[in-house]
Amino acid sequence: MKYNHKIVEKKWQEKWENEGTFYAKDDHSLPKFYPLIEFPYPSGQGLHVGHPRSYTALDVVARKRRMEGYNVLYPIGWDAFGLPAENYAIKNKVHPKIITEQNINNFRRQLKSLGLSFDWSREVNTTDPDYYKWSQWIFLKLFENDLAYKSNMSINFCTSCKVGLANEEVVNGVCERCGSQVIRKEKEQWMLKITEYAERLIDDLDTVDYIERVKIQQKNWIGKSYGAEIKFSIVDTDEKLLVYTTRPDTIYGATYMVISPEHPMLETLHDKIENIEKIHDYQVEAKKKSDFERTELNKDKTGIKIEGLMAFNPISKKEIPVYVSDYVMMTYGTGAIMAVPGHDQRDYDFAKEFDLEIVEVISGGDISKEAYSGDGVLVNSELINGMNVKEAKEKMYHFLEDNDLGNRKTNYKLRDWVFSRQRYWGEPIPIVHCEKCGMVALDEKELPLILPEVESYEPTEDGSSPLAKIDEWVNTTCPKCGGPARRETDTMPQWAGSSWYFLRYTDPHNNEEIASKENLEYWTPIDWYNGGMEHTTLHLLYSRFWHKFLFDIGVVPTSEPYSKRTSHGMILGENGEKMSKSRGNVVNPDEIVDNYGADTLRLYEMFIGDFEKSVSWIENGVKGAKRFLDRVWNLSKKVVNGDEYNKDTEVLVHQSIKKVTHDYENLKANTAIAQMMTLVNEYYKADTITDENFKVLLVLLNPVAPHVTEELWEQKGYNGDISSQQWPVYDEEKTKEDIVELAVQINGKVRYKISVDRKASKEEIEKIAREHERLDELLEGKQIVKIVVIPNRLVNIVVK
RNA sequence: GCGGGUGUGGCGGAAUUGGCAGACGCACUAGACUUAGGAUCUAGCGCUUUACGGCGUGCAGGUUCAACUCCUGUCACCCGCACCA
Repeated sequence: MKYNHKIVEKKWQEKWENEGTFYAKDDHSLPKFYPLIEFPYPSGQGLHVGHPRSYTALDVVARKRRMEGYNVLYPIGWDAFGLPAENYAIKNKVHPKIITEQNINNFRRQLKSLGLSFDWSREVNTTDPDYYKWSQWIFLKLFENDLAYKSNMSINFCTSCKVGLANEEVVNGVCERCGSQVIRKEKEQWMLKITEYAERLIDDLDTVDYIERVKIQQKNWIGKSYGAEIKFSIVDTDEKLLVYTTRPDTIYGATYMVISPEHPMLETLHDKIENIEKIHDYQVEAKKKSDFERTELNKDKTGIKIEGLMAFNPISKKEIPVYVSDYVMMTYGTGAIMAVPGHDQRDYDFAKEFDLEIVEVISGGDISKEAYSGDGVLVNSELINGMNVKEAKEKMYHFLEDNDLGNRKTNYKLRDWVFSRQRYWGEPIPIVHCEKCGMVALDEKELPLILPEVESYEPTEDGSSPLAKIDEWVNTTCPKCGGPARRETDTMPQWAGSSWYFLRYTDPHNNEEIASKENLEYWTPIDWYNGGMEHTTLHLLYSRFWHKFLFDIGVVPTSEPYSKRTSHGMILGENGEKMSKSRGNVVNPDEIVDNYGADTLRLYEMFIGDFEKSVSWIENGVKGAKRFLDRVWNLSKKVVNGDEYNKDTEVLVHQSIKKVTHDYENLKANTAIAQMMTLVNEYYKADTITDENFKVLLVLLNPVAPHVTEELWEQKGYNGDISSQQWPVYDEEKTKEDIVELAVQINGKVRYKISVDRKASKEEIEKIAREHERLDELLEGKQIVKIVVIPNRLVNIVVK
């Protein structure tokens, strides 16, 4: 009988669904395992073949762990707020809720067709009021703890759509949707103080098992640096200009200063500045530039000298000029720098452009050609001459502190999280603005604050969210004083719902709290979280921040959400390019499931290559996967009764159990599958194989190809379901052959092979190697210098 | 520029962490079975040489009895960040 994947897969999927086979158990006395994949955004395009790659990889581990006796929670949900649904709504005048629901239904159908062992009873949906009630609740807690605040921010603003844009929506300096010019615009935005957690977000990376590149990327993103803040006075004023530098040792080389165009000093010393008109012009120009121009196009330094102001270098005691330039950013450090052209390339470029003095204070480079930032001996620096960079830094820190000229300072590149969007399809921010009381939080009992119906999803003229148009919703009363107040009309970004969803899975239907203490205690932290590298600096960092906050206020029992983090590579089209409609290289998982079956798709994606690397889709490879499953199917005809392994395959069976067991846990399903293929090839060579041989193959293969193995298990009349079997154990002794073949090398080149007992001593091995008939001929009268014997590996005869 | 990564047959990729390079699969070749096969089974398959052999993991050196693996230099490609003082 031929294997019919359509019938078999449907049969087992229905059985699993009806029986809740893979639901997590409430028995908290069992050892738990909580693997997690990043819940998908249910896009209109449906599932991408990339989704099943990581979902299957953890499904394999989840299924294996269940067979090892773990209580496994492998959940799934929908990250369903977001722009595509909103854009669709604007265009087609359909409520985003409706399109989102359709998309979710499609995704659910697709995922179920893959036979993933998700616990479907715990599905969460970020757009469900019962869910976002708790997103709003967390926001209130952040607000209560002074971690949420409103502030003026410069954002990307499309002059035509009149809407704030995320950086990703700005392509080559123009609006992604309409192609109009994008400018910077000041807007009040909600911010979350993630910077307050910068230190802990770095330090606690030492306590978790993340792949190294994730840790490094997070550390770089947070960007901790050690330096000093130093006060420079402005001559003939009371004003002090505070700068941040990581190189206080080079202060004698600071021959000018630069402040950013947004620096407040331009306002406070307005009257003293002789060329204030020209400086205003420059500020306007700088503001017009989008980020794109500021970085990609304009590497050349521009700027303008502030006439009428001179700064005083407190160490060299020299008066130095002050410039305005957009290469200094207001958002980092103090928005002002001491420029050391001899030892900083950016300052060097600027100095060349404006013909400023370049002084060498560290020897070792050639500052007539370029800035020198390496180590060396200090020169032209009275207090610290002759020291190296490290000594000079230490000395300067002390000197600055002792003379009240500055102090040590640690800085971070990380900036606070811009948390508001002027959009409809997001969680409403539960705050009201009262003229008397200011910003007032809604009472917890008022949650969820439901997203109201609107007539049109377009933003308003001034770039506010569509919610601003609904007067009867906006106008409300102040929870504090009862007077008239207006609701906040901004909504939360998509990152909100995804920052804590893994907590909800532990207790998804709880109406009293995020999740019960007991469930959180048992299930968290996540044992294994797999996701894309592109989420390393946003989602992963944001959710760690929220988790730490929830830990601080006693809501969750651990300070880190995820014990382990891995990352998968992308699946590219056959031509090696990213799959996209426009390139016409998209593979639809539905078609693969239909033509070849879910097991084939799963097997193929697990076999395709190194899990962490990108790989191209190859249709022929899919056929190869199918062929292997057919071979397993046909193998059942050779099975004879017997509850022991065939003698001639016993070693290979034990080796296979060992390799598959380890490889599954290390995301190396590709080599595990290769091993099972070898095993199947051997089974084919044997005249017959026993039930025991066949059973072990089925169980090992089950996590990757659950349907076909269940079916074969049943057809053979083996006890129970395969998914409730015990994971096989191997005997280390039995993974080794009694007689091993060793290569004999002469000067590192393999010349012949010998067979020896596995436990043979070095002396015995050497004796056998020397007795070989070809040795004399190969030596050609040369002398043996020494013989290296590595038992179970090889023999190397060194001759001269 | 900074950070991370990758270079192995025609292709995807293995290699127990210094010990027989190319497991396993794809493609290809030959044979078997078939009315038929884009099904199945069996065998072969790095390059080179008639052969013995020689060469071979981006390139050039080095360490070692032994290097895809370690060290130095160098080239190419990919990803992330990007004037962070």
